[in-house]
Amino acid sequence: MAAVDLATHPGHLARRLQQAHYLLWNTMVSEEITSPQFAVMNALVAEPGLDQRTVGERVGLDRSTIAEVISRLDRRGLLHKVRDPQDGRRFLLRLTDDGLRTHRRLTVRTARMNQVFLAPLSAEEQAVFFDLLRRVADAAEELRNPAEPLATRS
Amino acid sequence: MAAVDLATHPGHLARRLQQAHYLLWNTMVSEEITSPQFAVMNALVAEPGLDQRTVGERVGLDRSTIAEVISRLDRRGLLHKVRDPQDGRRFLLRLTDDGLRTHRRLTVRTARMNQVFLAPLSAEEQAVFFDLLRRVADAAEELRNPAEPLATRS
DNA sequence: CTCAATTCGTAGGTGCACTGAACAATACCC
DNA sequence: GGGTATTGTTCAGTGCACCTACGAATTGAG
Repeated sequence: MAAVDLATHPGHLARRLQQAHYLLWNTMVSEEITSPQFAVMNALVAEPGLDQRTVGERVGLDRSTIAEVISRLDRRGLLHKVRDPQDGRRFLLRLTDDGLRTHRRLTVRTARMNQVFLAPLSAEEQAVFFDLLRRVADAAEELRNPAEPLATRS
Repeated sequence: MAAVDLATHPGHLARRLQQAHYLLWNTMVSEEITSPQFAVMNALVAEPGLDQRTVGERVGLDRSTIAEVISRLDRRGLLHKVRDPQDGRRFLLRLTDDGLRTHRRLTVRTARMNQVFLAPLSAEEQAVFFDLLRRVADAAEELRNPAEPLATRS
């Protein structure tokens, strides 16, 4: 009997958390637009004209995944890609009017959803929750992308 | 300019957390066996002879997903499924010797990985982290499965 | 200015995760 | 005992997420 208690495994809890969020999103925000799609649209609201790779960097998705997400948004007419005349390798991305409207509509709903999602925690606990979540995620990301230490003036 | 700060969206953070975990798992635990696969094996160590649906319930996966995970474990000879002679609808699942060995080996590594994963937090913070994570996930799951109120002795 | 290295995007492959529909075996009601 | 409902598994479809490899464009070294 060497079984482990999964409730003490942060990875397992992270998966369950994301699942829970997925379901809530689906019922409270949108059945069409997914959370990663919203994240991409949001990045383009903040900085119109980004290229794919940079958008991926902003929202934390790799090149392959971001390509698929974008192609879906493109197919639905929420965004358009134009070849960069300055650099023929990349596409410049911009939301369409429809995309902007959709983003605005969903922004309201995500706020409501976040309230419900975090309802079991008090205000202080929510702040702590964000802090811990962010620190763990950032640290793990650091392990992946060694991120040049400030003094890399070798 | 109606862009939102994704760092205040728990769903986004949950996704990043899971991604970070995925990468760490891949480098520190196994490139063959994934975290959900380990969860299934762990459930079968704790309770040998479960059927698919129940395993899914234990680890938090739906019917379709659990079927795929199990078929992969089966294909690799880590587990075998036998039709239940008592109930021809279900399969009884049991780890093979190879499966048991693999589970034991990975258990050690996951413990090491969890330490690294949680290293940025102090011991008290880790406890709080687990508590908050679990409460949010449980509450959201509750919304989905209304869960009969205690007095269902109709 | 030319060739090699880098960078952006695409394509193919694996695996997780959900939905809805189909199918077979069992359980329940009359 | 026969018909209906429920339950366990599978199948088809969509979407996220990673990796490796490849082609096309750009940059940089000589």
